[in-house]
Amino acid sequence: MARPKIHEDDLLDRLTEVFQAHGYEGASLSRLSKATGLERASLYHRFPGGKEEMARVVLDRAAGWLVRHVLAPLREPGRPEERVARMAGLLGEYYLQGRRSCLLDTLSLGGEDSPFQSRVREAMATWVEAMASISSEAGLPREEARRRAEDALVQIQGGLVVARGTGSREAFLRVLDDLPRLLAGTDG
Amino acid sequence: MARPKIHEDDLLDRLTEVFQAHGYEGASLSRLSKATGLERASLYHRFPGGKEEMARVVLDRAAGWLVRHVLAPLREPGRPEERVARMAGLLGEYYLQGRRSCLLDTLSLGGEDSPFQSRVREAMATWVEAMASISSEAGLPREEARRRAEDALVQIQGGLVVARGTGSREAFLRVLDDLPRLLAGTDG
DNA sequence: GTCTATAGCTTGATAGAC
DNA sequence: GTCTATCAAGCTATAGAC
Repeated sequence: MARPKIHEDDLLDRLTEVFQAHGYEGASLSRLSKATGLERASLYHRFPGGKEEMARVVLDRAAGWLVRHVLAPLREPGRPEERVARMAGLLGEYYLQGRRSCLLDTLSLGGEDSPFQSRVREAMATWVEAMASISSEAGLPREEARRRAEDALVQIQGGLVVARGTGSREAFLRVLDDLPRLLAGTDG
Repeated sequence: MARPKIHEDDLLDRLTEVFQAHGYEGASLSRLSKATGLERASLYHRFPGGKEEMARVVLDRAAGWLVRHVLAPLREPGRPEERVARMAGLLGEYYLQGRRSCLLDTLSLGGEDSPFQSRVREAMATWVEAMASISSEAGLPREEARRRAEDALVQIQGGLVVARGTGSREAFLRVLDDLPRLLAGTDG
């Protein structure tokens, strides 16, 4: 732990990118090694649990990011609409305006047998609840707030899939722009 | 070609399911063999190009389905809203109400180097154009019709991702129910 | 903490019997 | 047209030097 923290963070960033781009099965140790500059054995030294542990750590880290940047705005000052806009801006940065995929998408392949299913489920639930809270605080009835939060997650995820599939990030950016209205607006 | 056509169709159905559930890299020949009941070598007899050809055929077949069930309603009788509802119903069946993932999602991992990138892009473009046409026919200005069609694709794909991730298909079904209003409504 | 070397298994793919 | 047997290459993972 005498190592500079930036080192560890950089490493996790690189690993994250590979899992985002290729999913779990596509993230071979060769790719992970190449992306990090560390040999396979060095990766095993840091992650004795191997590839599965890497994905777990990377996913938990992303979930932590989510809590810090999506849940946090709840306790910050400002109108709900402004806070949602801030969240949208941070999401845009995180996903590089749609150039990166979401781990909750790429690590959820394989269905029931996936070792990450429960983690993905929890992360999505947390995300939805946080957005539902903002929406509720904005004055919307509980049920509608929750519905809108689910729709928001649907649109974010769909925007990323469409961006990856078409190469055009336009629709994803429109989703982000529209988030304040969707979650906190009274006309939508 | 003396074989009953049902055989070939069944085979392609099974292959499709594996690619939907596991993506390209996760669809190992073991899984494809197990799912079809054919040994590896038999699969190679039918698909000399191997796994990549299997995915290509499966993807082209899905694109064909799309043309027949999404483009076709354009030329059928009925109000645009009704025809969109019919498309939504067919999509619900195709994706088993959200229990199945979309090939355009699962085969688009890997980014630029993916051998299916152009196919996925074309399929998504076709899909959007078809929906934009219905929307335009419903009386919406060209630009808005196209925007709504893109949003529709975003919501369909997002609904499937969220269904896979959360295990709850509620949000996806809501997307389908809402499609007629989104594409042909004057209030959304 | 990183490396080289290697083990053992699974992968995608082929040859040839039936 | 399907199979068994087999191949080389890639995979995940480990051992041990430095």
